Parts: sequence; C-alpha cells; structure tokens
Amino acid sequence: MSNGTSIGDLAKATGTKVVTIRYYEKIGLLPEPPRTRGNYRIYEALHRERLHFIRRCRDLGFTLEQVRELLDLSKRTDKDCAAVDRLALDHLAEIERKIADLKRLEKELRRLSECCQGGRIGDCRIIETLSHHEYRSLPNARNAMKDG
Amino acid sequence: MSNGTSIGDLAKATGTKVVTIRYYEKIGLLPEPPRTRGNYRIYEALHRERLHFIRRCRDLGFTLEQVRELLDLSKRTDKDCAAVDRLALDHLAEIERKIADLKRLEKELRRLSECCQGGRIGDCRIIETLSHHEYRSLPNARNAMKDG
DNA sequence: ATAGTGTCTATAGTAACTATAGGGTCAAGT
DNA sequence: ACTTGACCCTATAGTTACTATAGACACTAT
Repeated sequence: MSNGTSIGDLAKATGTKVVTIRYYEKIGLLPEPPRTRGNYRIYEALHRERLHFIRRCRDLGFTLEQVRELLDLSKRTDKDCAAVDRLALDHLAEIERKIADLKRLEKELRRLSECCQGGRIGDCRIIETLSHHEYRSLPNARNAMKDG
Repeated sequence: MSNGTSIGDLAKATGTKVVTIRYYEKIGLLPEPPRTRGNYRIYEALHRERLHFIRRCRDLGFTLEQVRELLDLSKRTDKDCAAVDRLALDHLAEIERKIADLKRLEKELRRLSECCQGGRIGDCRIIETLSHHEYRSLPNARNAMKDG
C-alpha cells in the first residue's frame, strides 16, 4: 500500500540502529510515524531527513538537548539566526576546551608512562607516582574523558 | 576516642564529595572503614591514600574499571610491571585518538559556523548544512564528545 | 531542651543509548 | 496449510560515574 520504508531500512539508510530510532521517537525528537495494519512503523522522506539532521548533529558532538533546540530553531524560518550561530559557537568553544584538557592529560600521562623502566611493580614509578604525586586537580579532566 | 577523620573531612582533604566516597565504598573501590558507636565512618591514613590514588587516576581520565585494575596491580608488588605500563599506554593511545577526533570536529564545526552571515533562519547556512550535508559518519565523533 | 550541622541508608535520576525478554508479522518455501 | 526465518513490536533493565532527594539519626553548642 504505502511506499514508505520500514524502520530497518531507515536504520540502514542513516547508519542508525533500530533501537536508537525508536528511542528518538520516544523522547520526542522524531515524530511518531504512521503504522501498517500489522503495527509496523512506516517512514517517509521527511522522517529520513529529520533523522539525518539529528545524526549529523550528533556526529558533530551536539547533545540531544542541543539537537532539540536546533530542530526547534530550524522551524522558525523567519527568526534571526543568531541563536543558531550562538549554539554552534558555544559548542565550538566547548570542543576547544575539551581538546585543551585532553592535551594536558596526554602530557601528564606521557610523563607518567616514561617513568616505567620495567622491573617489579614494587619499584614501579607509575604506581608510585599515582600514589604519592601531590594532589592537584586537573580542571575538567574528569569530565573531559568520559567515554571513548 | 579514635583519631581518624570523618567522611566530611576526608572529602575536603581529597576534593571528593561525601556521596562519592560512599559510592566508591559501595562499588568496592574503597574498603569499608570502621565505624564509631554512632555508626559514623572513621578513616585513617590508608584510606586517604587510597582515595588519593583513585582521584588521581580519575583526574588522568582512567575509568573506574581501570582504577580497579591499577589498584589490584599495585598490590602485587613482586609482579612484572609491564601490565601497569600497558594500561597507561593504552589509555594514552585512547586520549590521542580522542584528541584527533575532537580536532576533526573542531574543524568541521568551524567551517559550519563560518557559513552564518546573519539574517533569517530560513536562509541560515548552518541549518541548511546540517540538514542536507551529505551524510558521512565521523568515526568516533559521537563517542569523543560525551560530556563536558 | 533545642537548633544546627553532619552523618546514615535507600532510592531514583542523569545522557544516550544498548541489551534482553517475550511476543507478533510477513514473505517464501514445502 | 504449515513452518522457517527475518523482521518488527513493547516494556524493562543495564551501562558510567556519579548526583540528588527523602527521611531519620548523631553530635555539638547554647
């Protein structure tokens, strides 16, 4: 009847997992599509484009909340696009901060790792350094590394 | 009676929140300390050192699982410390990968943001680019940006 | 006695999914 | 008609490393 695509095909077409698509629908990022008689979701071009948009934003590191904002903004075509630009620039600033944090981590870790000259753990400078190095917080370091 | 410190003092001394300390205990990273008659936890130097170690590792971006491994390794003082070094180097590699990912993101986002010349959202190149830019996954980008 | 601070446990919430269980649908083959 | 297999459905729980909340108990100072 319909010439829409199934959730599985949409998943393939956008590089998204089926469960993720359903998840986006559940949290209101993707509108509920119509269903077949057998209760299968049927997607049309508009859904695909919207999912594209979401995935592209996610690939650029925007949070789902930011994506939500961007989606909202994208509908208000008559408004000033300063808000869009601000979102992008804020995000850019965050990425830069994160890169700086990670570079600091990298340096410290490299230094740490150079301590190891082989031998027994009892003499390991890495463990020792981790244990007794004077404590000073690396700001944002804990946050900078979430996941990988 | 005891000359140990309370959880609040330990928290202050290590820059950790009280709830986080209890959390570390719950997941078995910190041993259960003795209690006062009133059921308050009492910490001694050993606990403080261990928490130090944990926090330092966290600051360097190790996951709690990695911290657990490092803690285990640090007890086997007679073993070869290659395992310790490998952990550190693996982690270093991951940080480097993450930095590379974020730099790629930064570049793309900067390009994106340069599209915006002001004006109405209907004409906004950012939104348009997000919508119609040919889809190609930025490997690890989604993962690279978790949190900030 | 009471007020204020700190501590206790247990539970639920966060982000962005992922995994699992237990079932229904559909097209093709026998 | 029946069965196989691939796909789809819902609902729930798990992931990481905490954070927040509720309601009760302990301790100190007045």
